[in-house]
Amino acid sequence: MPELPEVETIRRQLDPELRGARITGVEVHLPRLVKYPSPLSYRRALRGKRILEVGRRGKYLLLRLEGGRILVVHLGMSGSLRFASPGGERPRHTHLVFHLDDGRELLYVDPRTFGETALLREGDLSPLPGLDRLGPEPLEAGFTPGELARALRGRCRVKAALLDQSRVAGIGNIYADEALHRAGIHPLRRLDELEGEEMESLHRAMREVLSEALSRGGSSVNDYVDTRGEKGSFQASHRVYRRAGEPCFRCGELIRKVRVAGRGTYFCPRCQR
DNA sequence: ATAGGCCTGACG
DNA sequence: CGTCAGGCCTAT
Repeated sequence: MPELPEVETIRRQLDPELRGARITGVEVHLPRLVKYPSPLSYRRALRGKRILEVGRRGKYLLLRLEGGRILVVHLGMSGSLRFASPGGERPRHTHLVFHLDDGRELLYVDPRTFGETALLREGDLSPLPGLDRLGPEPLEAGFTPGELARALRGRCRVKAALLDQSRVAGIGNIYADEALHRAGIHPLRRLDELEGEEMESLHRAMREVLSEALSRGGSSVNDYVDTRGEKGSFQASHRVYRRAGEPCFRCGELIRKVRVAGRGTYFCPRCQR
């Protein structure tokens, strides 16, 4: 389940490999993954374009192309990008193939097909509302505790708010739970009852957990692998995620699991209030 | 604000 | 077999 640290790991691997490469053709084997424009226009417009750089916003990979277009790739739950050689064996669930002018192929592989791709014009992200309405980047310097407080206004539960990409970009189920545990905040707390001190604590916790995860190549819980097919190692440092019934590393209380906003939510009932 | 749907693989 | 996993969109 690629979240910000996993997607950023992939971006860092892709950028030096793709910078300057030209797309010579695209195979679309699962057309419904192409959200905009039509799969045919998508293929036609991509052919011959040079990739200038690989960026990221939230969980979206943004391949900036010559001519002012952006090739957007979202990996969903189980998507991965892999380089391959022509004629080689392709993994099961290879839905998109980008042919590059140096002979390599970039494969989009996604068993659960929750991912998506689109070709947008710079300055008009509206065909992908999720990208268009993304909240601030939590690891950027401008993301201060005040920014977080602005993003977390309202009265919904803090866990649900952290998962809302229009509030803060890039946080998914793993890092929401891990950040709340580090901040000592119960996932069911309502935003309007968070103290300023708690907001600062959450801000620090979010940035710490995201940057530590990034430095460890992300978390591989089920199927996440980077572009080299390698797993991250941050799952070994998870303090609550998928640890229901196991003792809290901080206080020894057993980690509990509840359902918040439809998602499995792990927390320590003693450390998190 | 919440529930359902998309989808496959893993698991009991 | 049924259930769970969950990012994100849509409908209620």
